[in-house]
Amino acid sequence: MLDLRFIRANPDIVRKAIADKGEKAELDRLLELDEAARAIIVESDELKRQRNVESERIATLKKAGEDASEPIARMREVAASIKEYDEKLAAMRGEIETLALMIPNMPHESVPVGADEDENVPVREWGEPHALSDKPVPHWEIGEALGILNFKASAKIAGSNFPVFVGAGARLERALIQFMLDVHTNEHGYTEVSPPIVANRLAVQATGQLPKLESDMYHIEQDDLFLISTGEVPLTNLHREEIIPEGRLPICYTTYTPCFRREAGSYGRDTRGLVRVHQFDKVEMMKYVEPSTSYDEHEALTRNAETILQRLDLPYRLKMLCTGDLSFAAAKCYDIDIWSAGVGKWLEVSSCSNFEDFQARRAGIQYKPADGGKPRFVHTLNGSGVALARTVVAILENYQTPDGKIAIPEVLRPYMDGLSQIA
RNA sequence: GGUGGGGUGACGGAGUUGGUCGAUCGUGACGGUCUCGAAAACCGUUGUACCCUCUGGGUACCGUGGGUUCGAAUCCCACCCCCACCGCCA
Repeated sequence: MLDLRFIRANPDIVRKAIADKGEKAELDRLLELDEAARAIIVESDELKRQRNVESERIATLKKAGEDASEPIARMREVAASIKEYDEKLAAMRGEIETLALMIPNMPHESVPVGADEDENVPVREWGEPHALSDKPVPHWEIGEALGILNFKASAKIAGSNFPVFVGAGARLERALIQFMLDVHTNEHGYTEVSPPIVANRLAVQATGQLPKLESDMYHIEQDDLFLISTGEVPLTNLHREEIIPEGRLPICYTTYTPCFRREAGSYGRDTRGLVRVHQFDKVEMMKYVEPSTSYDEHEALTRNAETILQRLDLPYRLKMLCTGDLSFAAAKCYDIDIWSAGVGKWLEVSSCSNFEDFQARRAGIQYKPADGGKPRFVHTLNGSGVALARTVVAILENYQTPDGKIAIPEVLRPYMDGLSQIA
């Protein structure tokens, strides 16, 4: 959420940002309501002031044993007006809050203006597609042939597009998780967290998935809880409504969690195999930082994600998202895609974003400056480090051999009892 | 799920026969005295948000939301969370 005062003072800048991001928000209605609400505050504050003064007088009169029925009768009417104003104000504030939550974050000045993903800007590439096989077989074919992926069984358990990993496939999944967590904790300085994978409404609202993406989330009605769509949700809410001493910043967390996405409305698009699924594993990185450092930290976090892919020797490309492809809450974002030889497509496996203080304001995450100044909002950043299902796709398709086997990336072998290939 | 206890300012902890309570006190933090310096001691300062006709004035906030009242941290109702014990269970 943006600072309402900022919106009030810079409506045109905000309007442009909304347009650049391709979002819809009722900015004019918001500004109108904001002004009307402030007019009501003036009225009701004045009445409350009168009430306070008179109440004190009534107390004095009563103590002196004098008659106070006249001011009491008068204040009875004032109290009724106050109630009216307050009810009107509460309704307006509710609407203001709703509208303000629909205003997206401002893109950073370094972000190119563009309509959609076609206008994203390539930043760098790394690695070459492997040439282990001339004609790579799509991962769903080789995966089923080797008995490590079972796409039919999921229908019996939950429905389509919930992948089932079996045997060496499950082991590969577990090895990847452990490898990534080890690199981030041992080499990149992140603290590992194992959080709940459900979150309440307030928590999901803080990170920005709600209210906009409610239809994309699994919801447990009985307890009004949501299955998390990303580890970002628990990690960002770890310090909700807290004031952190500046000396503790930056705080860096990493976590492995399953991620759940309904993918409403995306049927028919990339739906084969593991490319677009309702549940996938992900190792997430997250930082709470002092604002002036956030763009440097953003670069570092992105490099942390790249390190994983380099160690796995998976070719990737990194691009900066243009305004139109930037998510609702982000100010700047790099996406990392890996090459799927079997599908013949680049697949997004990491999205590294700087949210500046957008999430922090929603979540009430502040820091106390070392110089003793007033608490300020931290900047939050996060990135996948990296998403598992699509990484498995890339491994199965990049590491397959001409005789239909899968070589295990070197760095994963220690996590798989030295296994060098899946046959 | 049941019973009991509790949620107050950065923290600890008062205050519940409604009326100078935004809230005693202690700790911490900040400034000062003292000191070569530090500690100790002593003195002082120290919540947040919002509004306005803004070197000032005002309003709100004692878990959350309602209610009673001229007036509520204090009374009533609902909900949430925490702690303890019981039940159930991995």
